[in-house]
Amino acid sequence: MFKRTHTCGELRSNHIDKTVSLNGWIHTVRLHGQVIFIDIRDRYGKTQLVFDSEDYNGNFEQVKKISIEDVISVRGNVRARGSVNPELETGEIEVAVDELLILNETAPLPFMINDRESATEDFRLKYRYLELRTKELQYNLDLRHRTYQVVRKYLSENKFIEVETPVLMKSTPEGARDYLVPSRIHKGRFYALPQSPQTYKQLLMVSGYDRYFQIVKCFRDEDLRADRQPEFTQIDIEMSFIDEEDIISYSTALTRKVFQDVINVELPETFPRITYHDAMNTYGCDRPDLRFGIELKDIKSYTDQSDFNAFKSAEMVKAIIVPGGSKYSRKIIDQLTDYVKTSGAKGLAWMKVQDGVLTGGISKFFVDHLQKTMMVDMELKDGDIILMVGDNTDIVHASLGALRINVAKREGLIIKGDFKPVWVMDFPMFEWDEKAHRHVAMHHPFTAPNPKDIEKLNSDPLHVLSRGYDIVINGSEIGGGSIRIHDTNVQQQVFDLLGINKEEAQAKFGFLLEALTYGAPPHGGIAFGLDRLIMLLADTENIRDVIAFPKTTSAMSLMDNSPSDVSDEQLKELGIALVKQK
RNA sequence: GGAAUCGUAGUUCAGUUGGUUAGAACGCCGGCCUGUCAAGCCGGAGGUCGCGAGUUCGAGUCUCGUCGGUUCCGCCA
Repeated sequence: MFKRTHTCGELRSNHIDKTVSLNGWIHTVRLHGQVIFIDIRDRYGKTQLVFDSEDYNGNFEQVKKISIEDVISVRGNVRARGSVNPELETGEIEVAVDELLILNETAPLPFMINDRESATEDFRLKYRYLELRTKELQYNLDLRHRTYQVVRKYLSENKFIEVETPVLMKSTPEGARDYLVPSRIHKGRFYALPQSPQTYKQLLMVSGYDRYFQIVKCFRDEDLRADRQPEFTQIDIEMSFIDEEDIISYSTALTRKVFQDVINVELPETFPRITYHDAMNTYGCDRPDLRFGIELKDIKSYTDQSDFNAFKSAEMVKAIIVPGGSKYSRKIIDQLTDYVKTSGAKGLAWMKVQDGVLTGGISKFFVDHLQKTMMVDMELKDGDIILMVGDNTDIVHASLGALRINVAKREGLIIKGDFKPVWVMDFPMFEWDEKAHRHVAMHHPFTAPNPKDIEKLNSDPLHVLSRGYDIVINGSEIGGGSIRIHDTNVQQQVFDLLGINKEEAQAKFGFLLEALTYGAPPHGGIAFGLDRLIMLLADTENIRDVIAFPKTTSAMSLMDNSPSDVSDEQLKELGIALVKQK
């Protein structure tokens, strides 16, 4: 091997007449009989090599045999090109090769490296190390790398200290399913992989590390989505002697810094805030996409006056108005109807606005003066379509919340490169779980209740607001956190409400409860979903595009075929017996 | 746990109401070619139609099951 003097993206016209060595992969071969052009590639770029049979002293027949993705090492002279290639950063020059070494000849490739679309995803995942040679993934991983650096630099400069917490920890009730790790030394007992380092970071506050952060892997054994992997990365932050405003101001500044330094986008100095209540009512969703309008409107007062009886018994009736939607054909409306049905809606009612009147769909159930009132109140315009769902609150919000995003995409209302951050505040502390028949924490059991609501903890727990906050950008929840409970008694009260009795609380969280008795400072924090943040920076809808070795929707790694069977000896050593599945 | 959708040369896809020898492009192999840059031109090889049953004289095509990919609902404190 000739040790490289330059990378494949480095050479410019000021290098002309220099003798250089390059190492890399064959990107393309253009064979013209007596002259051969080869683009050599590494992660820095591409450079054209030329082999001329009249000048090349080596074995020209060997050069002819070179094929795409072979690894080579060359030495030669930089010279100006006859015709410049403006597509290439190194397009002003080429390297006339004197010596060639083929370092590794590639086997026939399962798919084409220069085109990510040339193979289906399962194939690319099986050969992920090849897909990682593509420009897009190399760019995305570079974004990710630069984000780590910006985060570490910003937080370090602000006196945050990076502390590693255990990956083998105690399994906790509540929240996501844990990934369990059997203990060999203590047969029959298990560690869990952290869903987040939540308890550890709170203990670090008790220990006096008043500004902590960590870029840390977290694990949740739940079903996957386009933006969810079983193992993912958080930027975990916790601070002492602070309130919500401190966390929000540092987090806003950190987010702005990342967007500025990584993709050169300037976000507003402060991010707008919305309450959970308003977000649900206006957008049907606790992570609203504010890049477009199409707000949910409560229309129950109108439908109750109409002759359309299907909505009379509905708990809630809401509508979205799509400008220009009156062009929708029966077929498109059917598609939208099927779409809202996936969120539990029984159907999708509609009316079009044409020539100043409501027409089609269920419009015949609305008498003239009612139509006029609606036109004025809702500021309806010719060309609009009203899409309506009546059902219980959850279904109305879920279905119309999803539909507004669907139609916004359909209508091209989402502008590329537009970022609309928002803080969502004032979450309820608890939700009622119908199946389990008990209260569950909306955020997590360590979230502090709003002091104003503290007396309602016993009388009216579902109306207690928490001191939690989420940061949302473009409909993606990229972070969330809270001010924590730092008082043992309040913590015990919350556990009671969650149906975790004293014994269980002691067994599961005794260490934390006890720690809170030894001088626990007021504290709070936030965790950013790093992968989702990178998705925004990389402008991709899929989390697999920002993770080097991701898993499939069924949590498999197609590359190494995990999870896989283990030997009987391994199981025996752990004291584990498998139950035969039928 | 549920729903939708996809699975055909190495790869991406086409394949008619079920009917003769399953096609194309790219890649691969061989040949020609001294200025290309997705090089070009000529030729060739390459298929258990995911897997398993069933219906039928006959299945890539229809039915059922199963495995795998993707997306969504449930789930994700």
